Amino acid sequence: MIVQITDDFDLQKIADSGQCFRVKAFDDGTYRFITGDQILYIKQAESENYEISCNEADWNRIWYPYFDLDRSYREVRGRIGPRDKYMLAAAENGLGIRILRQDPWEMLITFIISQQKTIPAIKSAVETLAVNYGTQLKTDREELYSFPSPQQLSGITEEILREYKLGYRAPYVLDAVNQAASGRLNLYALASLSDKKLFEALKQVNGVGEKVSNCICLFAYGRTRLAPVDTWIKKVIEQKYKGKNPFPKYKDGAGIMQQYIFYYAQTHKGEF
DNA sequence: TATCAGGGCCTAG
DNA sequence: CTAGGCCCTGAT
Repeated sequence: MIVQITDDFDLQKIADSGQCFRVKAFDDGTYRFITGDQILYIKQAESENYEISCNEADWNRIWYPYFDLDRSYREVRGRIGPRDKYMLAAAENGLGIRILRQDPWEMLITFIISQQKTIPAIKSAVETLAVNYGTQLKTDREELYSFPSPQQLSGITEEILREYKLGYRAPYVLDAVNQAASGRLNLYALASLSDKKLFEALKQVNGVGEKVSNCICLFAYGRTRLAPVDTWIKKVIEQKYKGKNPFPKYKDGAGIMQQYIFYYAQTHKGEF
């Protein structure tokens, strides 16, 4: 079926914005997203119209919130002051990016793995977990695997994780699996917490520090007041903002601005 | 082939 | 609060 999306929306930029690691782009312009055992194929038809593979009920229930379509990114971009040339350029460059509301468990494990890795390395590690421990799913286009649940991962060992090139992150992942599988950690119950309490709760997991916790808050729980500071953002703050973090003043647009800047830095490496 | 840095975190001091 | 260590990969 066809859906109309009138706000900022660019599939290529969403896929390459560094927040999702299992999106697949096909040669015909179709993008495949997966969350839990739900799969969406989506392709821009013309201007604001998109061809989607799911029915209207699933679009409204799963994918509309997944793409954060209730929020006007146009309005958020409008908050950038005329003096902030760098932010204006980044937002223009990243126009169409959205903050995805992804699965908390997948984001927890993914961002624990992400530390000191490049994006391609993160993708391959996550894919390895899915292929070996996830559920096989079949569509008319491909066979793929869901991201494994805590139960599906519960038999995994540190040795196996190290074979998957997780290195020193292996015990971190193991700790998260054990906490989640045993029920001591219930990520879905944390959704009702305030930003600050959620941020602190996630940090209780071994291997989750400030940056990773912020990423999970933003990319799984939609906490757009939080803006993770990684090595790229840190450089930009130092070189473009005299060491003063520019994001908090955007309130619930902070995480979106952070993502524009991250994508801008990624696509303009070396020419800050 | 060698070197460096990558969507950091933990521990020791 | 800072310094050092950590596993390995991708980029140059």
